[in-house]
Amino acid sequence: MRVYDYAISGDRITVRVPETDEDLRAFEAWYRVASKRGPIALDTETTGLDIFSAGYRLRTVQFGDRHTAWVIHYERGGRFQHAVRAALEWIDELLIHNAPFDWCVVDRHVGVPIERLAPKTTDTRLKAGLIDPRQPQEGGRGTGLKPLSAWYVDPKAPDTQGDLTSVFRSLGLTKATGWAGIPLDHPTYNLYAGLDVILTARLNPCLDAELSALGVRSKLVRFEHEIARICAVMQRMGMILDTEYTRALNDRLGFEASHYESLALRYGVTNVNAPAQIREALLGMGEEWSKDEVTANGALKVDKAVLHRFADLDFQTGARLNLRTPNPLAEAIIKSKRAGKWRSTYTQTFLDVVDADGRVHPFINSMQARTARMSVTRPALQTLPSSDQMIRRCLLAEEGHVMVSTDFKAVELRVLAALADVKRMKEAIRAGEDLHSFTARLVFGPDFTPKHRKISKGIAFGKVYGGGAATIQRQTGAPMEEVRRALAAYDRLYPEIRRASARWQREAYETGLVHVSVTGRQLPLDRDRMYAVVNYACQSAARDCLGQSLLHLEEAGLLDYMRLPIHDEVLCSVPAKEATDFAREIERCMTFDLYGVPIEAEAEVGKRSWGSLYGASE
DNA sequence: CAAATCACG
DNA sequence: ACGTACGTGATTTGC
Repeated sequence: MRVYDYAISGDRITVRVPETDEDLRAFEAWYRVASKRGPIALDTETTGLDIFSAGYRLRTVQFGDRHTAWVIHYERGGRFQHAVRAALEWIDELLIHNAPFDWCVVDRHVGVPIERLAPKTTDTRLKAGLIDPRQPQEGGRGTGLKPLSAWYVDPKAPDTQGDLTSVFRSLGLTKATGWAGIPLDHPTYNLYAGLDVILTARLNPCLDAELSALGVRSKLVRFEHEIARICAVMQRMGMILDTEYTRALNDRLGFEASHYESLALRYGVTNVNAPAQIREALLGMGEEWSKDEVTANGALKVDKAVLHRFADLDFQTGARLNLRTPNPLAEAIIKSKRAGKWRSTYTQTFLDVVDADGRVHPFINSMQARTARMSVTRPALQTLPSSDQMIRRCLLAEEGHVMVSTDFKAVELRVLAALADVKRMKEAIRAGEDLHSFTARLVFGPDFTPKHRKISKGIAFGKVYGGGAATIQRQTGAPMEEVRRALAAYDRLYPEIRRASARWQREAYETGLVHVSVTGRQLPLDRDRMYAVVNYACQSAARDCLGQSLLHLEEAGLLDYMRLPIHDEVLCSVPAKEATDFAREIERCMTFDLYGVPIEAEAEVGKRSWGSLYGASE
């Protein structure tokens, strides 16, 4: 047995790396005793992030408590794998930092399913996120094991991931090849693998102490663990990629990008992604910029909006405006950039991450944003273009299934009505009125126009997001005077919104600039953006409505059909023959009462591809 | 690593 | 006193 000694917070700790049968028996003897004293921390080291791709390897599985870590070389096979399985069966309380990753790894490569692991798991990353959801860039401590350990456990705790990348370099490996290429026996690799579980074990009681000091309800902690498990199951399931269509589209986009690149080259632009070059070329052609078309650093903007103006094209539809002579360079850059971007960000990524069975398995981070909103990465399926079906067409429902997309109806506004107890808004929602038309009628009278409805909608968004008259004017294009008048009328109509904003801000000053949400979530505010509290309260409560719906959907036996959460929407793949019945059932699971305000959802039944729900379908 | 850009809710 | 658009991920350039 290899043994490494180290010190954490002045305590002597030991990392053990079993080599023989006898060593493995010692491991078994250890966890049988240690697991009676408390939870056992678990971690894995693998060849990378492509859990579901061919050639992916699980290298080590680590177990540990506050003083001892065991690094089991799973990659060696045979008795090592057997030892890991036996330990996972025996131990009844696991601590994992970022459990969904290790759940998926263990499910796929050890064969112990998420359903068995999740009920006995506590995720220290989730707990940390409930204490402070901010990323380090936002003034938070972050939710990585390194920053949390440095804060709670030992300021001198090593950066086990970061330090290893310099070890990789010394071995002639890179960040990308290091995890797969480092020899299994490398001392630093084993020591750091062991330290991770010891740090996790030491972190947990500190997080518990802080959660209880803050009064975060244990019910909320359990709620998040349930949501994380459901999202992990969705990740494991993944979605079918139409590889044939995706390859053809990938080629077509590549061809299109280079075609328009060569057009741009005629005007001296050698790189369509270099703003400085485009700026110079367009200036040389005599184009002029308005005052507000500058970047934060004062440079002339060459973004999509400016290029569309030069090209005499509508920003939204891309249609000819006939307002001026189209600038051919602007048009070539628009087309080349779009094709290149859609290729690299979407189709190429799909082809890069697809597994051997033709499925993509996006990482669903169930509690990512500072409002606890979810995020989806590798690939970022929450941000696929929705203007037409081109990209979403790459993803398919199961064989014999169709896609069903079910959206909440104006959920953030309804949540605002519920949280701020906005009387007239609640009445209108309960009466089944279209909220924006309702507002327009009361503000502009019974003869209100679609333009008036648009202003009302802009103000509703402005209220939730914290924007002012200038922003609403920019977004709606309505005359400033009309916007001001509507804003004043809006405040008279729904006075509770301003009052709630003031109250929440005042309360936050008393609790150290933290807004405690309706579900008991800690939402830290920025001192110079206190007005954002309205948005944080609404966005996070709306996210919790989505989370609650995911639990309802699972209770209704629909988890196998669920594919992706998208903020106010759940995408499902359901049998084509019973699609409308499934749609009704999904709607039912996403419908409930929030303080007297109905939260409602509307399902749309598509065809086999996700794209069928967008733009013109074939 | 910051800035710019563009995709989404 | 007044007014402030909110939250993400990914790619690329250029220092």
